[in-house]
Amino acid sequence: MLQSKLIGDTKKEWPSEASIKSHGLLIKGGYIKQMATGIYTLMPLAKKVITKIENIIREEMNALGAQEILMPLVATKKLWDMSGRYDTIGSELLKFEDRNNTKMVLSMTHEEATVFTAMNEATSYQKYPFCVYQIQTKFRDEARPRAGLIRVREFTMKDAYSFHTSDESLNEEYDKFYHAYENIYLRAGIKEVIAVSSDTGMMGGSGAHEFMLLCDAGEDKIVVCKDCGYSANMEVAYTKDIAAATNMEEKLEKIYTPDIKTIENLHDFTKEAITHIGKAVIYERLDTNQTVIAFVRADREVNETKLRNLLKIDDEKLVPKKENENDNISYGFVGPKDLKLENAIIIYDISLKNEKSIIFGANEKDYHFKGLNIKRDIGEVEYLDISKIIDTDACPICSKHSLRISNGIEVGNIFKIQSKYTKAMKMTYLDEKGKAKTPIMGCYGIGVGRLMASVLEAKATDKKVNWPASIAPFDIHICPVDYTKNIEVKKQTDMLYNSLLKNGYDVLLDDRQKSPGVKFADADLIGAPIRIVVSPRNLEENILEVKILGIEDSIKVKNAEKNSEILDFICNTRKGWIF
RNA sequence: CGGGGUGUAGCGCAAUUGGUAGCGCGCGUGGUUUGGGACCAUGAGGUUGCAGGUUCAAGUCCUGUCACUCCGACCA
Repeated sequence: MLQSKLIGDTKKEWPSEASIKSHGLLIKGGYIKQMATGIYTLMPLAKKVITKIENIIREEMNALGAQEILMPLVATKKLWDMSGRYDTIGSELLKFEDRNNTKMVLSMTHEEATVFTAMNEATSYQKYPFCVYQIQTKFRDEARPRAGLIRVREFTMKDAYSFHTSDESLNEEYDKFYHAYENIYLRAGIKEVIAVSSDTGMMGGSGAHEFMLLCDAGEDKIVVCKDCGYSANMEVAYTKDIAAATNMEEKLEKIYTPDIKTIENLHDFTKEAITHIGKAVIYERLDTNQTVIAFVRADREVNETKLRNLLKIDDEKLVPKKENENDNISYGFVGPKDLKLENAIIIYDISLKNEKSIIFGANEKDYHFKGLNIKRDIGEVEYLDISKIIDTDACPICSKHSLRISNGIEVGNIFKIQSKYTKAMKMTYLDEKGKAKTPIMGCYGIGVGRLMASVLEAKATDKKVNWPASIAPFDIHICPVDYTKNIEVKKQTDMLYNSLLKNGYDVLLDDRQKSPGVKFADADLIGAPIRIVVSPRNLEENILEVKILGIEDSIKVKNAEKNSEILDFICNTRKGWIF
């Protein structure tokens, strides 16, 4: 197409609100335009990239036998009541009413809709296993959208749902998806994406992986073992055993610590290492109104996801406890010994398991215990894994101290959700013996816009998008110098443009009356993998100058009769590329 | 939900003690240029987020409201 007609102007300045590469480049390059918080229009360039990504996903889904469907964005309260999620999900689920005052929602995911869809279409075991998917809009009323397309409220997602009559069948499908996802990331140009074990969260189920692109802009924390390859989301990462900081037993002693409430102050006051101090992190369960006290060694932090999973409660039901005069809690001086609290849940983290002597609050204002030995002074307690892993911990698989913690962007996930929704919605099929059974499910998601942004995080620089050829908005970008005035340049350019189009390439011709600098800078933001420069200088030598993605120097190709040489050159160049 | 910040031309920003809105980029026109964001001339573009209030006079002061943004919480 002609660049003079392209809607979505490039900006000369870096957008002030953008702190990460993908966000800045997408705005600077005229790819996206914001309409409201977390809601964006995809301009032509972005739409082209997105379409290519969608087609890669579509091909991979079709290849594993999934059937494409399209479910509506709007659903009724009634549907979401069938799973109980209308009430259990917080304000991320956007609720509204239609003209008849019927309660409606904008779907944030489609488990309910899919089960509803499949319910009476698969009443015989002979239909199973089967899998449906869609590439469709989701709306999640995120508390805080950020980072351009990385976290938005309205977005396109590929969501697939498989139905099975046995665990073996589900596991088989799960593996197929695992490999299909690897293919998708490879073809989209970010083969460095890794799969990590993850929390199943509110989706429920028995197993889950997230596909993560490790990069600084990511919102998730990923633990990877450099030796054995163990990898997990920080939320579920664990270690087998935490070595004791001290093995020396000491006698229990109550010490006066006036107004010393924080770990830092206690460390300064006692001159004891942080690892010799224990802390109490206090939460409140909103569902039972119980106080939850987590004891953990002071050098470690509570992993709230692990804690929630342990207590089997929803995210919003566990909150940090606010200090309250009537609590009978000596805030700042809480410890396991002499703790007088009724109806509280007390949890000891494994980081305390091997400690022989540790400082803890004495549950009395201005006093701590020194030399506390939990086994001796409290008795036998159960130690549970509720703390965040740290990079000096031993790998739970190979036991080596080779863990590394990185940021990652979640570019896909796969879950075994088992029968959570089929059961709740009473979906059944008849088995060989005519007996009614509940099918089990897997579900598999990829955020398309986030994937596009992630590719930029992985490949782009602050000035160049460097799209992989498979998803670049154009195959070829022709940048003529002095196109509007130099008759010979225009003639040769038009001839080239037409013959490339005739050969099926998606070509962008920069026909604007702009200086070469502007054209090249814009070309870097558009990122076609092949750029051809036509200029008076080159025509004098009877050549065309070709710049190939990833190759520093440009290549000179003879400007031959009917563009035969350049067509061959392009065809050969593209032969080794992944699409 | 907690804490900060900002709303003035398409974008980035300025406007002194309250005195009737300007600069750069971009855009239109004419011309000179043409290998990494050229130059000259000329022009268009605004209900200063919105609604009240104070004042002879409000972008500026007051009240309310809406939106956007950053940090944190949350994130199936």
